[in-house]
Amino acid sequence: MGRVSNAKERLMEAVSELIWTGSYGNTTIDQICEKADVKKGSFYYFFDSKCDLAAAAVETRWQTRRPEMDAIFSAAVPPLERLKKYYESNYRFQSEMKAKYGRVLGCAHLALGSEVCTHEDSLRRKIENILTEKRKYLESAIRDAHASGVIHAPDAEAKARMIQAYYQGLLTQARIQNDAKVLRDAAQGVFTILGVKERRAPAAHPNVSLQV
Amino acid sequence: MGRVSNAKERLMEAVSELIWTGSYGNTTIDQICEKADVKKGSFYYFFDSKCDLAAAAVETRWQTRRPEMDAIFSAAVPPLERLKKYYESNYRFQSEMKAKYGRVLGCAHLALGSEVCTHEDSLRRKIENILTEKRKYLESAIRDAHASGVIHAPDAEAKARMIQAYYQGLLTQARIQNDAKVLRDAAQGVFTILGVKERRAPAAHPNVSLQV
DNA sequence: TTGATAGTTGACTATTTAGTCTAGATGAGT
DNA sequence: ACTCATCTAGACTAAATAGTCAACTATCAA
Repeated sequence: MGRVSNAKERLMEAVSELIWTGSYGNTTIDQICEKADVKKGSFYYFFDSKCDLAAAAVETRWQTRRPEMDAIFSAAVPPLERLKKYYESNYRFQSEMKAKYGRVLGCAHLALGSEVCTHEDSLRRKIENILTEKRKYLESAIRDAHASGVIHAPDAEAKARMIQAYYQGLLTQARIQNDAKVLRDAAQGVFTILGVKERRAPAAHPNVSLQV
Repeated sequence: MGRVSNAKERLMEAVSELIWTGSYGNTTIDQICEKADVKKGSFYYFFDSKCDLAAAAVETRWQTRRPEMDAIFSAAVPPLERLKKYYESNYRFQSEMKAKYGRVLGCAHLALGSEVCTHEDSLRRKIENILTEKRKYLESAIRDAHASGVIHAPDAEAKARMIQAYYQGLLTQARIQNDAKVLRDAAQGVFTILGVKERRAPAAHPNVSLQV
């Protein structure tokens, strides 16, 4: 009952884009409201503060992305294939963002987390949790790969931490350098870290030609 | 001739600490002035803006740190030993920062670069250059290690990029998680990436016992 | 000693920003 | 058609913030 609205969703959309294409500290509530076409009064009707909104937006975004992650990391797909698809799709995505915004944006969670972790502990915790959840996908793929004998990785968690750190580093570099090519060979780097042995020439995929 | 002052240096010191322990966007000129005990008028006597000051501070800090890097990466030291010392000293340093500020601060360049790269291109460029210079130390050590046969790394630059990305990822994670232990086994991870073969038990170093 | 140079001071303005408040609009259920 | 919960509008305040300015002070070098 009562009036209906999607202003809340518009605000979350707006703040996500503003933080990602800019930064948390550089984003003002007025900007968010303008971008979302929502008046100040409505903002404070839904949220207590910028931090509160950002936390909600981050959470919502992550829940939205989850099915995509579940698909990529489906247990029906051979484990190393999952990883390959994951890094390839990310590379495509970052290239698209560059085309759309003129900037390679990297990982929103990581950039935001690094910026706000020293003040805004609620946001920090939320992001830490999401990064942990993300790592579980990697960990599970590594465990399966180990079980099937294509890699030797008795400590899947440690390996997952390694490749997550590596890829996060790449994403940050890509953002700073504004260059998606940094991410092009991520899968190969990850495979090196995992000590993937068999190096048969991969079949040519038609979608690889998209690379910028 | 004329009046002498170290206000410029105090301002650079202050902004470095404020950005590192907080963030660029969260740091105001008033705060910087107060911390440096410098009045607004003097601030604008020396610098045009916060961005201008930050760029100067970043540059100065890096030049100050250079001798330390040169010592750690001295050609007189066996190449893998250089890397080990580097990551160990960083681990110690981050642990000290945690003790001092209550926070693991990670890499100042990286955090700042990631935050400002979309809007403050002069700062972005400066940081990109410094990160490239840092990588050269790694690259040179890797090249030497390859030449001496302790690793196989014909493409030293690519390997340097890999281990830099990996370590940058760790630093960001350590910052977000506020936990220096993330960095404890960095050298081992780097050696895994480099494919270091010989794994003889290392001699116990007295300074290793410092670990938190 | 003096004058030119380098640096300092703090009050001042103009904006931007976060956050509040109240009156009103809208629509789902009855 | 009524009602009430939900949402909106936008003017308002108070504070924070960036940036300016002109008068002042200290120091060096001649």
